[in-house]
Amino acid sequence: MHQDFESILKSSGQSVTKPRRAVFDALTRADSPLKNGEIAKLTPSIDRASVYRTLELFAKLGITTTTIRGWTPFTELAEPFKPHHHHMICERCGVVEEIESDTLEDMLTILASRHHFTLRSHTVELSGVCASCSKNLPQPTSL
Amino acid sequence: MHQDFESILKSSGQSVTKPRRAVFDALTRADSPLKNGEIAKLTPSIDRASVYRTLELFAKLGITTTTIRGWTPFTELAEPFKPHHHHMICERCGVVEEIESDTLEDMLTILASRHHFTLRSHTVELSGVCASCSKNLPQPTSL
DNA sequence: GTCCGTGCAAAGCGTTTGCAGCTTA
DNA sequence: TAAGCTGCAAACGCTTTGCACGGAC
Repeated sequence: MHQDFESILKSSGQSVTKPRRAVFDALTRADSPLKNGEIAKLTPSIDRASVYRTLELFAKLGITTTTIRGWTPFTELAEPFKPHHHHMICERCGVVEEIESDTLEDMLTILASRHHFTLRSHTVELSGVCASCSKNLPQPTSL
Repeated sequence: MHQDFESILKSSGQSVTKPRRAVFDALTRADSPLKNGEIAKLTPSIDRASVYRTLELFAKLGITTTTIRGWTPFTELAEPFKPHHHHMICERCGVVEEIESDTLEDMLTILASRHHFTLRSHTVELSGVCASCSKNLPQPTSL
């Protein structure tokens, strides 16, 4: 795992450094997407600026993917460090489930090629109400 | 169109005000998602704070949807003010094409129900290389 | 006439940047 | 050893908040 991570850095002409290892480790231990600030807190020995520079680099290299909730970006590891997946979020209780579907992936590739694009990455975020919430609150509040 | 917009506000117990009309108009005129700052610039007579409060309200009411590029949120009108669609972005030249597919929509609903979720909203963002860019630069640069 | 929403101004954060010194390759 | 990366610290810009006034219903 770490070997792959370091290989990616090296093959892009980038150095393997303490901050980069620390951020990668923090993302590896996390079981859900993290805010920038959360990543910084998990790597207290690393300067904030380095965390940001590292996250920017990881995004460029495709090591991580970024999604948004509200107006806040969340980062998590991408393939091959984490199985490719998407998110299904309950808007009532906030629970996040991971979703995967080869059929979906195939369809996205086809959709892209219809537009004469070569698909390189994508995000799919679903939002709704989970089973237990819709059972407990059958009448949704308007706001 | 505006009538629908004002109906949504009223039926949620919200007032129809000058800032809300101005932000809605700016979004209506835009042909692509806008950054918060861009919306503020398009509504110079409205205080920034009101623009932010309005955008937050619109998101809650489902009048707008938000996507992210890099770490920057972009807002655009949602249904019924704009046909439901997704984005296909060229990572070389930045061109954005709108994508729609009923089959995709159906599949997402099915996927959600497999996880016992009632799907209420979703975003799909595709990123890749458009036809003209892949013709001009057949060998992608590593960074 | 009430209540909600706005404008104003200030504070609060998250993010970015310049630079000298250290680490990596 | 040379180039790249980090830490530090300051600056920057976006976003949020409190409050008194004004507008919507």
